[in-house]
Amino acid sequence: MLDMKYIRENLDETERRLRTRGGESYLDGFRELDERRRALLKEGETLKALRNSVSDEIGRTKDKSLVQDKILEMREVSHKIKGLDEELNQVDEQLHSFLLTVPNLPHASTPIGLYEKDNVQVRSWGEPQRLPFEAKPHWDLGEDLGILDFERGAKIAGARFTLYRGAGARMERALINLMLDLHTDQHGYQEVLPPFMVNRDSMTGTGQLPKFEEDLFKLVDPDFFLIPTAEVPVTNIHRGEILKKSDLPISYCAYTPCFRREAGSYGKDTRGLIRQHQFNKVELVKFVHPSESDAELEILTGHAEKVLQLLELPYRVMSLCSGDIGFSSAKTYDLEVWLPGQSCYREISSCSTFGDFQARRASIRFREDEKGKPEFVHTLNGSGLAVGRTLVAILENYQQEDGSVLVPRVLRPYMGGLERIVP
RNA sequence: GGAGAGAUGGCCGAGUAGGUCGAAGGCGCUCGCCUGCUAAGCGAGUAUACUGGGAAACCGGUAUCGAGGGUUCGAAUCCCUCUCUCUCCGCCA
Repeated sequence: MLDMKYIRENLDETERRLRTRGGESYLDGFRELDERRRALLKEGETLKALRNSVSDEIGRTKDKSLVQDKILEMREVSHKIKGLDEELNQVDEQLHSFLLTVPNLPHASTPIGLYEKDNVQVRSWGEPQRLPFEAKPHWDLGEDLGILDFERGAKIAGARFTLYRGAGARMERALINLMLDLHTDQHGYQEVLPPFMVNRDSMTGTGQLPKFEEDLFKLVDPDFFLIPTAEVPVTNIHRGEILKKSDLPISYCAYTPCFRREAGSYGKDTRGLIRQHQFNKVELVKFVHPSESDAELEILTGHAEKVLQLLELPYRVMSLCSGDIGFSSAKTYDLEVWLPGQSCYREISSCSTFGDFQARRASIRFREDEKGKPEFVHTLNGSGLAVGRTLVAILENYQQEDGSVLVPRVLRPYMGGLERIVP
């Protein structure tokens, strides 16, 4: 959520910056609602002040017959206050839900542009492999090796679900452990294991709601949602809290499955593991001092990159343009891994800084000094990494001409020493 | 699922025949005094949001005692609904 006062004082500039995301208009109607609200507030509060002082006087008067006329008068005033409050509540509600649908302001360093082609490559690592034989896509490799069973996944649940078997299931688990060990032991994150379902407040805090409900799996009876990313439960760990400055930065990593409806992507990436309703991810989340968030984004992105480097998977880092960053994001780096089976780069991690956008929605604050006003922290997160897509990248990059797949060195201790997956 | 108890400020904890309660007291914390050091002691201060005024320091108003609604001139206190926590019973990985 953007700061209401900031919008009020910088309406045109805010609108201009938001439009770099590509929409038509973002702040139409704000001025009217805001002014209406303040007028109602002023009128109601003046009456309440009157009522308070007169009620006080009535309270101090022993002989109530002396103040009968005042009681009657205040009865009128209270009636009027009630009407004003009702109207104010309506306007408040409108203004609040309006603000909840306004996306974050792009960071000053986010490239301006509307389309994927406007994303900027920041750097790359490793050489995209050119295999000396015809490379297979991972869905063929997975089926031929008997480690990915797409048909059975579809039978058990439906499209976009996969059954992992044997070395495939083992490798998924190995990757999770490798990533968690790296981030906790080497990068200073605390591991957390959060609930995989959350309530509406948590989804609103990180920005999935109210706008993107159709992207979520929702439970019918208790009003719960399956998490689309660990970002949601982990960022909400500190919702409504005032943190100690000395606690910052707070760094969490979490393994969770992620559940996404993928509504609107019918027919896209229907084969293989790329786009699933359920996938595993190790997520990195940070709560930082506002002055540190820019630097922390670089650090966090580096932590995600480290996983790819250890696995010796070639990748590139893209700075997403203003039209391509997410609703809550101010700046996003995507890590794209090279997939020789499909001869393309695919997103495997997305690292974002949200500035104070999520912190304001979720009310996560700290004090600069003991007596200072609470200020909003900055939040960041990034995949470190998407596990299913990492497995895809390994299968395609480590495939051999005979159809077997070598296990990356760093992963072997996590797989009981297995060096090669064979049919 | 059944029965009962509870939810007050950073923490603990008073406060129910409705008014002088944004809320006693204690702890913690901040500043000052005192003080060979430490400890103790003394004094002052110590919630948040919105809003009006002001360049600012700051001053004023309103709201908030789990959340929402009701009664009343007036609600932490009375009534209703909900959420959460705890205890006992049942069920259960």
